[in-house]
Amino acid sequence: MFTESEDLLAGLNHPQKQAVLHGEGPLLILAGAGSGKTRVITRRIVQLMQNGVRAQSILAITFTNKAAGEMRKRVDSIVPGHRVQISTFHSFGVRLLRQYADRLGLNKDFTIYDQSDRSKLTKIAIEDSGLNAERFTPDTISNSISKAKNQLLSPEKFAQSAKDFFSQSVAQVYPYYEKRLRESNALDFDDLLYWPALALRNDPELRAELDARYRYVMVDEYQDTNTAQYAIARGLSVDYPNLCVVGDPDQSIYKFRGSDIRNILDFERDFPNATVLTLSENYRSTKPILSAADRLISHNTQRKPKPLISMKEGGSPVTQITFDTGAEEANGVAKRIAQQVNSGNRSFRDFAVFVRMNALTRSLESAFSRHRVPFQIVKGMAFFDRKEIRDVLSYLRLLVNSHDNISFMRAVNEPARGIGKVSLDHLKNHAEPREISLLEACGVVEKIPTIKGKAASGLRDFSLLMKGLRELLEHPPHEVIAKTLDASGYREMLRRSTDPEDQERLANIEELVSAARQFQVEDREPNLADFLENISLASDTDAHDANKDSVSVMTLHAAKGLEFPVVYMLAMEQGILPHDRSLENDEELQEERRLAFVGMTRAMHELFLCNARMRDFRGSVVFTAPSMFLGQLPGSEIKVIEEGPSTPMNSMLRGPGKGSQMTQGWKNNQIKAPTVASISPMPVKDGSYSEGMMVKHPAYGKGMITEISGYGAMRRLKIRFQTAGERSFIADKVQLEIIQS
DNA sequence: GTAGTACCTTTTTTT
DNA sequence: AAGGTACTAC
Repeated sequence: MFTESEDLLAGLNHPQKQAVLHGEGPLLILAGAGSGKTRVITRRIVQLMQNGVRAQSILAITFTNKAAGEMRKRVDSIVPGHRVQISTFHSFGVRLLRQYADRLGLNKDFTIYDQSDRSKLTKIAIEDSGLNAERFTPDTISNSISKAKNQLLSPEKFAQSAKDFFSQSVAQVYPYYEKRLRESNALDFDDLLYWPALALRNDPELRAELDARYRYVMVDEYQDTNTAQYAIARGLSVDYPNLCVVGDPDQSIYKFRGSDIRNILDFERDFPNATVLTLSENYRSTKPILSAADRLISHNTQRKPKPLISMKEGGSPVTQITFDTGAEEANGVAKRIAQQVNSGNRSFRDFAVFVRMNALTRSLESAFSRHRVPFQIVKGMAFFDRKEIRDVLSYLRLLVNSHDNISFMRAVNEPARGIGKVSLDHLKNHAEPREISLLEACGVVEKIPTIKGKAASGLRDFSLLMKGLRELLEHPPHEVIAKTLDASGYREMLRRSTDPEDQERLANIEELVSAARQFQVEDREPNLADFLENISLASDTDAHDANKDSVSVMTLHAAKGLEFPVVYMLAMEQGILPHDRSLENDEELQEERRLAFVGMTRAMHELFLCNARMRDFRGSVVFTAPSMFLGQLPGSEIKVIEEGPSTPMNSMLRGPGKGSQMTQGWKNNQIKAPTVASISPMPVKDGSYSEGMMVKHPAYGKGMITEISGYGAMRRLKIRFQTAGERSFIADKVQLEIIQS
């Protein structure tokens, strides 16, 4: 045992060792970017176990499920078969709520509502409340409710504190929203924290029980916890105050969803006897990168200054490249990456491209295709947002939770069963006063005289369909899904459609079935409910595949916690980064600066900061000014490259020569101009396939690729076969022999 | 009840 | 640019 703990300290610096060896009592680890905090947490978990702490007494909270999985694996490689609980706050919350559902007055089969469910429900709640909501959108209101929950404000408390007109309007809606959630036996994302936090606060017995169960609690990315998460961590650390939090105030980037940087800044006030350790040695980035990032972040006024010490000597300077247009920026980056790979120094997987907004990834797609650069856009959840997937999921959710009225409304007439709005209104009018679910009401549709004809038989069919499918509930998820697709007629509807988009949809729902087939949970046979829960709690980054040899494209938010040898940050322009909506407010501006800081500190060897003089935005061309952050770097150390203007057309469009107006920001500069994007005659390519290519499929024989769409794991090929007609395939999965390009 | 069309907002970031 | 919503015609 002694030698093992020696090993645990191998290669660690002094504060890291102290952190690993820390036993009981509260501990705050201020870990600068790239200072090896994951390593420290992992080793500390192992160290605790080696000192006799039971694995079940340790709870580690990470920011994403992927991070949890990686940490679990790392601990497992040292202590195989350990039973340490490692999860996100949300997963932990769900687990707790399912376990203590009875005690909390919940039904354990609850559905987890996402943003879009939430806004549908809010719409209904607004109607319930009778609020004249012309002035506020459901999204604004539901955002406000979300914030209230993050601050653990119940509808009553929120109403008490509501002073202005907007808050008072929200206060009117909030109780109805809650009522509708309960009626559907659903919880929204915020509830997954809100309920556990309140349970810990209001149920002393339960709190003590959990506190004793989880004697050692560790929270990573503590700077991004919100009030509810804070309350959970706190509640678990009263009798056994062995709370270890790790974070970096300079990397707090989730204020918009309620995270409160004060949680980390005030840790020492909460736990006056806390040990505080600072990890300032950076093992990730070269000196020029770190000093640029350091200089930028030093412009934030509300911060505890802390040193960042690069342990890497040398390194090339940070490069700033200005392009003429957004399209040229995308092209230029793709070209540079292709060159760097071709010269043999790098693989595609060494590169990452960060953007402030998802919309900016679009131009990259075509540029990468054109330069034959393989890439993955890290937005895993996009797949589950597709109409057909949501449709099928609504069937599944309704199977697990028959009260889920939002899912009922979505599934009931898809495919069309002759059930229209009027009949559904009758159904609601029947169900609501009797306090039964819409699906239950559906089962007694004969008793509702106002519904007749096609609608009545359609509703009865639907009720019988769901009854039949319910029998299969405990079968493996992929079986239930396959049966659902058949029995509902959904698959048939798509199959019969002549719309080529529907063939794509068909491929997507088949993909869902195979995703379910591959789905496994650690120690037991998963059921449908597990599968759905997994989907609900997945994050964008969870889909990132670091082993795949492709360029990673993602938002700055998704980049948190990752590192890459070469990083390109795009659209460093006033109005984008910092974002337009932060310009008025200094606190938000500082958060934008932290966001830029997070992006820069992901880079190990090379960092490129890019901007364009104009860019397509929502249909029109917008003139931009360089990001103010570019002016806050150590100018003399930055290498500046000006690209373009490459065509006379561009310089004509560059507008007022002096540029004085261009520095004014974003909104005022919106003007219409002919789009300059040139249409490339090159075929669309993704690594190995291109449009027009002749291929051979093992089952369908010879055919020609007619269309390539999507990206990463979702890349699709449409192939017209000589005999089998046109079909869609997942590019990654399909076995094709290239006959001729 | 459905299909087709015009219009209009959207996202900044996400568990 | 695109997807959802509201409205209209069948």
